[in-house]
Amino acid sequence: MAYTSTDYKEDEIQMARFAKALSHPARIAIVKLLASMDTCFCGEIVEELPIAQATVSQHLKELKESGLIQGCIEPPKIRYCIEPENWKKAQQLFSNFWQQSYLSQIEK
Amino acid sequence: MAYTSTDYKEDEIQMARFAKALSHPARIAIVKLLASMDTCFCGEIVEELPIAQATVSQHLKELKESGLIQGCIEPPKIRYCIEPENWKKAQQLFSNFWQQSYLSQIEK
DNA sequence: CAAACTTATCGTATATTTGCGATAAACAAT
DNA sequence: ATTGTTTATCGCAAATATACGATAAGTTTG
Repeated sequence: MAYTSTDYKEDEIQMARFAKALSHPARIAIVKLLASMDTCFCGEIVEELPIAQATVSQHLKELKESGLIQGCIEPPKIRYCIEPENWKKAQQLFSNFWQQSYLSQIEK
Repeated sequence: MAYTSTDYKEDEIQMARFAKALSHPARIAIVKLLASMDTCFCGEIVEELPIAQATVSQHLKELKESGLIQGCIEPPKIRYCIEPENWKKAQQLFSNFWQQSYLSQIEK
C-alpha cells in the first residue's frame, strides 16, 4: 500500500483493509461458509467454489492476512475458522460506518 | 468482472461490489465526509484529501458506479451525496453478513 | 466573446489482482 | 521407503487499479 496514517486515519485504513478482503465474491462465499459451519477444511471450501484449488488457497491467504480468518494445522489438513477478535473489530467499524450517515438519524 | 451469477449468488456479487467500493481509504474518507455533511461539492472533498483532483474524481466515479453515492449538477459545481436506496441495501447486506457468524449467537 | 472556475476525461506509467497448471512441502498410511 | 492426501507456493499471463499532469467540457461572470 502506498498510503500511510499521515494521509488517512488509522480506522479508515483498517476498514479499507477489511473491505478489500471482502471485495471478491469468492472471499465472501468463503467467509460465509466459515461463519455458518463454525469451522471447515480447505478441501470442503474447494468443493463449494467454482474455482481451482490454487485460487482458493490464494483467497484464503488474503483473508488470513486481513485477519478475518485463521487456520490451524490438523495434519494432514488445515482447519479454517473466523478470527473472533478481528471479526468483532470489523463488525464494529462497519456498524459505526453505516450508522454515521444522516440517513440513520432520519430512520430513528 | 469475470464471474457471473452462475458462479456466485447475486447477493454475494452485490456485497462484493459494495465492499470493493469501500476498499480504499480515500473512498472511505469521501463517503464519511458525505455521510457527515449531508452533501458537499467535489471541491471540498479535494481539499480534505491528500491526493490530486484527478484522482479524487476517479474515486468519485467508482463510488457512483457502485451506487453508494450520487452527484447532481448545480452549475458550475457538482453536489455529491449518499444514494439512500443503495445505502440501505448495503447496510442490510453487511449487517446480515456480520450477524450470520456463530459468534453473534454466542454474544446473545 | 473572453476569462475564470469547476469537474471530468485522456494518456500514461506503475503496481496489484486474479486465475491457473505445475510443482513442492508436509504428513499419513501402507 | 514408497505412495497417497492435503494444502501452499511458483511462475506466468491477462486484467484492473492507482495516481498524476495535461487538457477538455460545461457554466458563470466580466
